[in-house]
Amino acid sequence: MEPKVLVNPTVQEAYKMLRENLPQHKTILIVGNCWVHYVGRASSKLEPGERILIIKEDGSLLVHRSTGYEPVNWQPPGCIFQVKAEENILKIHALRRKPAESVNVFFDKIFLVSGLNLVDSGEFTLYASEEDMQKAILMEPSLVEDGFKPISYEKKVEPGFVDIYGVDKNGRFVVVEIKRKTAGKDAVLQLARYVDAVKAKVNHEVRGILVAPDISRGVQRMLSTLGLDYKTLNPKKCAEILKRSETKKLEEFFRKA
Amino acid sequence: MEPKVLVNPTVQEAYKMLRENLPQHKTILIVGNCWVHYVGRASSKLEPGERILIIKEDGSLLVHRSTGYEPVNWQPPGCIFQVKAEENILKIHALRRKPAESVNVFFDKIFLVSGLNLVDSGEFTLYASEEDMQKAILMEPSLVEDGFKPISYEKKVEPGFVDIYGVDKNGRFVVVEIKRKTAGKDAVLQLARYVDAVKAKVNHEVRGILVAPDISRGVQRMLSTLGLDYKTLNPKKCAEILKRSETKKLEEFFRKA
DNA sequence: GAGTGGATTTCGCAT
DNA sequence: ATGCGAAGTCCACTC
Repeated sequence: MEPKVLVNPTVQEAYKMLRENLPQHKTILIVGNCWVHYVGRASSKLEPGERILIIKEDGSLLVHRSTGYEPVNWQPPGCIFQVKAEENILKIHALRRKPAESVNVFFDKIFLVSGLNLVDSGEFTLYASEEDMQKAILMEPSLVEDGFKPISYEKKVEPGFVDIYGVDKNGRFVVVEIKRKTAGKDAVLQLARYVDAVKAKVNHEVRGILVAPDISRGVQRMLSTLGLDYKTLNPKKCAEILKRSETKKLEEFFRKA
Repeated sequence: MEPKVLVNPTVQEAYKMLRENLPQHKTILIVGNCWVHYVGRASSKLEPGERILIIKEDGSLLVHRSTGYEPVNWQPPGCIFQVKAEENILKIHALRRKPAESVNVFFDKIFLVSGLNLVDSGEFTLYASEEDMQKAILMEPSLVEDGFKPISYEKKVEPGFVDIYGVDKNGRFVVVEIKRKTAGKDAVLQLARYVDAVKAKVNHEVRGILVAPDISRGVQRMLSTLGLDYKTLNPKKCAEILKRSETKKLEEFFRKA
C-alpha cells in the first residue's frame, strides 16, 4: 500500500498532501489540535483540543477524541470536501446534500497526516447465518416447537434440500424451512413444495413449519391458506446458543483472573 | 504532544511500542493488514485487509475499514488489552467483562503505528436538543401560545412523561408535546394518549399542543381530527433564547462582582 | 445493576 | 425516494 506520512508537518505541507490525496478518494488520517463546527440536523461546537480525524474513501468523516466509542463529530458517507489553508490554519469543510449539513474542522497544529490507499477486500461475516440457526435448532429443537424431534437435516427431496426434517410430539412428520431474514412468499412457496414432495412419498401426515425472525405482510394469510405453521426465531438468539459454550469459556477465564 | 510514530515498522518494533504505550493508557493508532475475530453478544470474522485500528485511553477499540461511518469491529470503553508478537504476527486481544466479550486483531503487516498522548479539554456543546427546547419554553411560555402558563414539566402520567403541562389563557389545561425534528403521526398519537390520560384524571377540559419545527405530510389532518393544536418552533431559536439567558446570568454575576 | 428512551443515531430492506 | 425496524447499536439517566 505504501502510505504517505508526514510527521509534524506545517499547515502548508499538510494542505498540499490533502490537495493531492482527497481527489483520489484516499483515506485521510490527521492527528492534531483542532476545533469543529457542525450545522445540520442539529448544531454543535467543539472547542480546541487534540483529536484524530479520518476521512474515508466514500466521503465519510470522523472526528475522534481520546475517549469513547462514538466520534464527537462526524458525517455519514457521501460528503463533498473542500480544503483551505488560510492564516496558518488548515480548514476542512465537509458538505452533505440531503439532509443539508456541514462539518468544518480547523487545525492549527498538526502532528501527523497520512494519505492511505487501503486495500481491503476481506469479507466480513456476522455469525447468525441460516446454518447457525439450523445448528441451534438441532441443539435445541424446542426452538421450533415443544416436543419437536429432528430426524435429519439437509435431506434431499425432489426440489432441493429440506433444512430440517423431523416429527412433532404427535408423531406427525415435520418439514422445517429456515430463513435468516424476514420470510416472504417465496419462502412459503418453497416450504409448500417440500411438504408436498414429502407427502407424495410417505403417505403420512406432513406439517410444514416456517422458522424466521419475521414474515412479510400478507404471508400470514398465505400460511394459513396452505396449512403451514410459522415460528418466529431470532438469528441472534441462535448465535447466543451456539456461542454459549465459548462465552462460558470466557467467563471461566475471568473467574480465574 | 510530541507523537511517537513508526512508519513501516517490523512486528517486533510495533510490539515494543505497544508494550510501552498501552500501559500508559495512551491512544494507539495502527494502520496495516489485519484480520479480526469477535466473540460476544454475537460472533464475527473479518478476513484480512488493510484497516485502521484505534485504541483509546479509556480502553475502547475501533477497527475501521476504508468505507462507512461505523467501525467494522469494535469494543466499547473499559477493555483490558493483551498484546503478543508471535510468528511475526502482532496479536492484540481486547477483553470486556460484562458482557463477556473479546475482540482479537491480528496484524501481519504494519504501515504505521503511533502512540498518542492526546491533550483535549475542549468543551463540546450540542445546540437545540429537545431538552433545550423545553427549557426555552419554560423561560418563554409565549413560544407555545400567548397567555400559556407552564405548571410542571416531565410530569408522569400513565403512558410516560408529559413534556410540559400547564394552563392556557382561558384556564384550560394544556399538555405540550415537544419534538426537535419534523413531527410524525407517532408524536401526534403520543400527545393524544397523554391528553386522554390527563382528561381521565382531572375532569376538566384538556388541550394538546404539539410543538415542533415542522410536521409530516398528513399529520395536519390527523391533528384536527383529534382536536389537537400545533405550534411551529425552531430549535435554533430555542438555542438562542437559552444563550441569551446565560448571557444574562453572566451579566448578573458581573453586576454583583 | 437493570431498565428505559433518545440519537446529528446508522444501516438495510421493503414499498 | 420514503418509510419502517433492527443494531454486537451506544449512551445518559432513572429506579
